[in-house]
Amino acid sequence: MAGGTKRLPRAVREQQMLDAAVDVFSENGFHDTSMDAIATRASISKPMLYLYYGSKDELFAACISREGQRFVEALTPAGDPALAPREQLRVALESFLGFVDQHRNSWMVLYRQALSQQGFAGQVQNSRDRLIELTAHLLESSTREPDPGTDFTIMAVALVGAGEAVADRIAGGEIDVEKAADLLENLAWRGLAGKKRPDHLESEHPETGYSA
Amino acid sequence: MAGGTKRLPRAVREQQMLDAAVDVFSENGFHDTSMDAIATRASISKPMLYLYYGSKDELFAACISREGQRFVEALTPAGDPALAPREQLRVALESFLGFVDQHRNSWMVLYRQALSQQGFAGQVQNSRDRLIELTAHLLESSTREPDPGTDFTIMAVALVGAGEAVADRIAGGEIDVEKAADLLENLAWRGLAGKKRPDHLESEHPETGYSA
Amino acid sequence: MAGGTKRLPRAVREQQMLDAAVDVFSENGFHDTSMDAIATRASISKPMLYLYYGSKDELFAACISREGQRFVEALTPAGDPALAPREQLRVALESFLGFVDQHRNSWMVLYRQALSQQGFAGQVQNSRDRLIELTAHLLESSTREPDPGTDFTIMAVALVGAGEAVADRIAGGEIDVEKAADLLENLAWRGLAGKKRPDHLESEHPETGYSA
Amino acid sequence: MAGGTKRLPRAVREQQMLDAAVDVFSENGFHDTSMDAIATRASISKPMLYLYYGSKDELFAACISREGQRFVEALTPAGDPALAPREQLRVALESFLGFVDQHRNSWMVLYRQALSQQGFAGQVQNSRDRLIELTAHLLESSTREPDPGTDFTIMAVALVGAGEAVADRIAGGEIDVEKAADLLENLAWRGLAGKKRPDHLESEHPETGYSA
DNA sequence: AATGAATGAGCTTTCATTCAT
DNA sequence: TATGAATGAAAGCTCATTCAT
Repeated sequence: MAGGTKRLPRAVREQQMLDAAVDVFSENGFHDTSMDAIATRASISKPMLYLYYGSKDELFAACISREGQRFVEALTPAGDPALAPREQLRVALESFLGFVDQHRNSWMVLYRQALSQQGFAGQVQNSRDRLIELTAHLLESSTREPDPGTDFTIMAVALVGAGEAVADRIAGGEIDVEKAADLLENLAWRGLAGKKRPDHLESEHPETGYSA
Repeated sequence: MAGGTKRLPRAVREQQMLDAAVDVFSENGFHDTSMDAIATRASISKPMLYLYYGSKDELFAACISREGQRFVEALTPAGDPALAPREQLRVALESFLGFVDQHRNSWMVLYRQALSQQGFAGQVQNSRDRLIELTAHLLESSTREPDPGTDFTIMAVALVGAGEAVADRIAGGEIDVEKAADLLENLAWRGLAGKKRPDHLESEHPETGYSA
Repeated sequence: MAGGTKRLPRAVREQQMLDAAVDVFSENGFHDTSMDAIATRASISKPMLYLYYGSKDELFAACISREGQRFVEALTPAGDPALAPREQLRVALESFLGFVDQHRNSWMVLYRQALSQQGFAGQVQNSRDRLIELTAHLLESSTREPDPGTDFTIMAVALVGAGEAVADRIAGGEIDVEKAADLLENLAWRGLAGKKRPDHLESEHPETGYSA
Repeated sequence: MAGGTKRLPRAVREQQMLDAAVDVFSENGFHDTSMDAIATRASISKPMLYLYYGSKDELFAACISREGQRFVEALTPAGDPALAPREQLRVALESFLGFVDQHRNSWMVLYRQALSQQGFAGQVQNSRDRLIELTAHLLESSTREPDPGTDFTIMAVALVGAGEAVADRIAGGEIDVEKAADLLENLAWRGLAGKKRPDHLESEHPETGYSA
């Protein structure tokens, strides 16, 4: 009777189910996860899943939604306007990487499952887009005299891509958060803020774009 | 009946099937692609697929293999040792991004499908790892007096991650190759080659690590 | 819809399925029996078969197991040690032949299907071997002064073979149980217990064994 | 090029194919044998099989037919009217068991495959029936003063059944022909020729028939 | 509120069989 | 004569989903 036939309040049951679902989805992937497996993991019966969530797709969407929200919440501290841009960047990086480090299942479900799943990618792309926007804003506000045509969004796309790649290594336990944050901070702070095609100049004085 | 019922030599049919398979896999994903759909797309019968490739898994593996090979071939020009590191980098970036631009299906199958498919990720990860190693080597060889503790591999991970993120935008038709190559070149050339935590120093002379 | 869509307790459904399976297997043979055919015969859907028995092989094994058990149970009375060997033999024969007479499907599935099916023959051969051993023992215990080199096992093999051949005729409705039991009793009681090569003697009086 | 593309006379090809077919059928059973396997074994192409035999069923029938004929031929010496009944029996037994011993594949295909194959059993049953008739005739002709109601056919059925069971052991290499022939000769000569229900007598002296 | 029982629909895979050369 | 190329048809199996209690 692990879990038994207790009557639980709806909110509790919902979380219990989502917890199980996120676990199994992150372990086996969306398609290789059966509703049976989730029900078993949650110690409830299959019809309960359908009663609460309607379908496998909706259940997965609920997972994405909850984990995405947690993800965004984890990044909130970075938005503190009292901090200098560079501090904000550092906080954002540590928040992001720390979240991945401590919620590997969330990360797997959100990024490695949802993004590759026809029909769910868009939903995740929203969270991702907000992260990219945030990053673009940070880059812009910390750049003095930006080159007129600078496209901070695409820079943010690249930076976030780098961040995700590094996050995968963190989720895999291959590197630690501090080291990763250092690397990305450097990358953001120096590599992205420069002019876009300043070959003739920067090859000689590449630092002019960002140094004091 | 586009294609008809002609008898084709084995080699031709093989390519015809792979073409169809790559198309459909890239459109619908591995799991949501049925062998029927591939057979229909290739204008052949399902048993032919099994006769030539044995199973869905093996067919998918064959797709990965062919596209992966093409991918590697596209990057070959970058290995020219006659070029200066920076030139090699530029060529590599343009080759890579150009390939993605002109073979969006290959990119989708290789990266967005294979990497997320349990059992195939490893196969692709190998190619990816080689790309990372190559990048790390490039970074190292273009850095004078590198900081002793510098981990070029993780830098390469980040850079490749950035490249993949940008490549996705190219595959999505959102940006063009030139712009993306500029961005990544800058990123690689300046952002990654410095010391890892040189705040106090490099913010003043960030160029010492790489400029003449 | 003979049977309808009622909800039945597990144990009942199990028997219902096995009944249908034994019927269809005995009619068409293992390979020419489809799971669809069994499901239809049992008035249920195919997934139920898989839910309860896992696979076609396991379903067939379950048939063998149940019918084999019934078969063994039918022979139990013969083991009564209070009976003289000859009585035991008579009871065994009548039990055996009576069972075949009244459970022709069981007989067909067990002997004509299972024994010829690679992978299941062994399972049945075990029961058969036990029957042979039992017969050998019976023969030995009812023989006074057995010839030293007498191989009772091979005798039992022959006798059981004769019994099976006769049983086939009973299952085919060609002869009746009494007649068959008489024949086999005679065969066992007189034909098998003698010396193996008594040429010189019996070739002259071959009739002494049976004539008045 | 084992076999190559030689033009062979029809008769030779036919035997070549049948040899291969009998081999593979006896190894894997009818259903688990594919036309591909037979073609490969015969070193020819599949369409040749169809050209010569029309269908898998017809090919199998041809196997049964050829092997059955050989089987019957092997028994021919036993019909020599110059021999005494007992000699005829001995010859028949040795012919039969010797054939099985030296043509195990034939035996397997004819008895263990064909008999259990819906649609072919009848065809084999013919050969078998002739064997049974022959046996019945031998029994009858060697019995003096047969009991009026004696059914020699069912006796022959039992005896042939015993012979087949013993033959299986020979095919399995468990016993040798001589020993088996001795046993069956004894069985036929003494066990089957008597009255069918001689209870009152033999229950008192059951051993008189065989003890010294 | 909760679940054991049940199924429609679809997928991968395998042949026996035939065509076109 | 001989075969590489091709397929129609069907089988085993799974799963998301629902009904009846």
